[in-house]
Amino acid sequence: MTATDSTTSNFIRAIIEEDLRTNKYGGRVHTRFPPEPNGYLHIGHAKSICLNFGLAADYGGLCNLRFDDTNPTKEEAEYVEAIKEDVRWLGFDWGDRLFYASDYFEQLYEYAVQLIKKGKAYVCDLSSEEIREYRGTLTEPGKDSPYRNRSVEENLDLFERMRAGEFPDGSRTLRAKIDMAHPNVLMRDPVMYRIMHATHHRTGDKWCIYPMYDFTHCLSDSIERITHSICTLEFENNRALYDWFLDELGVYHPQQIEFARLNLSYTVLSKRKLLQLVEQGHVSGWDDPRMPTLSGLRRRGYTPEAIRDFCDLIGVAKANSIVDVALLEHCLRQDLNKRAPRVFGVLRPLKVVIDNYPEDLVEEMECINNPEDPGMGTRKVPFSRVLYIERGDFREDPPRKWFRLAPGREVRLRYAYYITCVDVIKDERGEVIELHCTYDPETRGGWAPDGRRVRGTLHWVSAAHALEAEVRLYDRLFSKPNPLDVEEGEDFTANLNPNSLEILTTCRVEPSLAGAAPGSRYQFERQGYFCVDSDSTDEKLVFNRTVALRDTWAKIEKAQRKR
RNA sequence: UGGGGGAUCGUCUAGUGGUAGGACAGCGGACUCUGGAUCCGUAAGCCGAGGUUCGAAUCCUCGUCCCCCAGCCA
Repeated sequence: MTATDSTTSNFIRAIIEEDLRTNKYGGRVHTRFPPEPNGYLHIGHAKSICLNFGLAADYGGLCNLRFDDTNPTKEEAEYVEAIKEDVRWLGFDWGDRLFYASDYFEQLYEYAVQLIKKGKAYVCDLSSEEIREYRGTLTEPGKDSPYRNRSVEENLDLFERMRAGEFPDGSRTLRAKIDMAHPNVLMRDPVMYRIMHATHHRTGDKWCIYPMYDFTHCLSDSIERITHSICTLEFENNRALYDWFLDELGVYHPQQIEFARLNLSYTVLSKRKLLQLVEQGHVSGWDDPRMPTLSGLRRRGYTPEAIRDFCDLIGVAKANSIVDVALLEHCLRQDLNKRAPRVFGVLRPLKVVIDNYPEDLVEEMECINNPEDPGMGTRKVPFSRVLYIERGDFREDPPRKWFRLAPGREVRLRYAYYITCVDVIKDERGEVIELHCTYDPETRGGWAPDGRRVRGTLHWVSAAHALEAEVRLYDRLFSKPNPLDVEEGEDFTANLNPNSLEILTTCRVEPSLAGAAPGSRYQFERQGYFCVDSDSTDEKLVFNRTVALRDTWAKIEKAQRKR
């Protein structure tokens, strides 16, 4: 079994393959991704999207995009558009199969009438509090509603008048007549319709009664002739109810399969909590680059390919789990390594003067755009007497195994020259503000004709030619692997990482970056992958650090410190 | 204490009666004009106890632990 094969097997595929083998659905595979348009999609939804669209693609089937828009008070057209954009960006195509549960409202009403006529549904006048009381508890049975045995005629009349708007919100419901003593509380005469005088984002004021999710969802899947209704674990209990509706109505019956939703370390993935982060201003919005939303990840610089690869790698199972966010970052780096052009960007500049370099000479150094892909060619980067290097690449008193610059040490400036540090200038506070170096003219391009080697290679920019830029450094939003792990009385925001955003305003980048378009991604050599933010302008470049490069030296130093 | 699910390296995940495999993370090494990338190596797991069997992660029994359900949310 190859590496790629190892991830392609899961229990859902096994079921589908068995169904195909037994011709259960006439060889069809038809899935759907059914979001509620009440918020933005996040990486957890990506798992579901990749699963549903991926399965359809792999088995020659179809996948619908359907909005489960049954609650007008929570849903908005804005979310519909954002969701469509995110699914498209992720790389999936629903063709002409864009649906809305609200498209089926009339049909659903007819189904409800059918159940009433069958004596399987009734109009109940109990308040929501009373319904709760009558429902019983997990261990005690409920009791029948006093309205449970209304005649079919009365139920029909009342339900029609509910639709006609004769009754105020909350005054009545339509309930399925199942069993108030059922061990599964969802089967204790669940509400099918509620009265809501609310404007729906698509049907406007046409309706003042709205079907509940449980009634709507299974029948929508049935109407769309979905073969495999894939959903998350928390709906396992609902399946009995779906089966009941489908069987009582005698309609096409899809097969529901539940899988474990994605959890990510150092991340929260619940719409409610993400909304809280936005509303309380812990982040700048749904597309804050620290958010696990698809819009946030996109702005951060994530590629759809990396996210899809991640979704493949994590697999699909029924056991709750928490995936290490490091795996997501791995997928990202792997993708970006192949495609991101390399450039020089100095985040924390330290001035370097090459004492023996001619005052007004400017050389164009030829630099490789991507060592992983020679086809991406080369570019010229100007070099001159005054440069900036990374402050962190110089140590006055270097530790063991330090390959970088230090007094008297020789290093290579990548694609340029070997330089040796000859003097260190400090300000009155003792802070190093400038380095003086000499260069070896024989080493142009970065090679020494005498074969002498240096261990360290630094990136640099020419002070006179570099562009100023702002760089936003992101770290994990939460400082605990499980952000929900809090002290009594605190909520998850107590685990917010105070250092999740660091803004650097004095960065210098090579001139080829002039006019870089928002969304374009680069590797700043030796540092990480960066993406031009939507705030960026021609006057002021703004970059987001998508993810840092793996930093072996940081690891060594950390180990040294421990010792 | 009702019902529905689930337990395999640190993490995620294969396996469906026949040598427990992969990925990430870790560790070690090689190579390198990115301490990047790449390559090689390495450690690490079947929730527990019984049983069936020549042979059990897999089948049976009894336990343990974890998750979900009492919205007119989805």
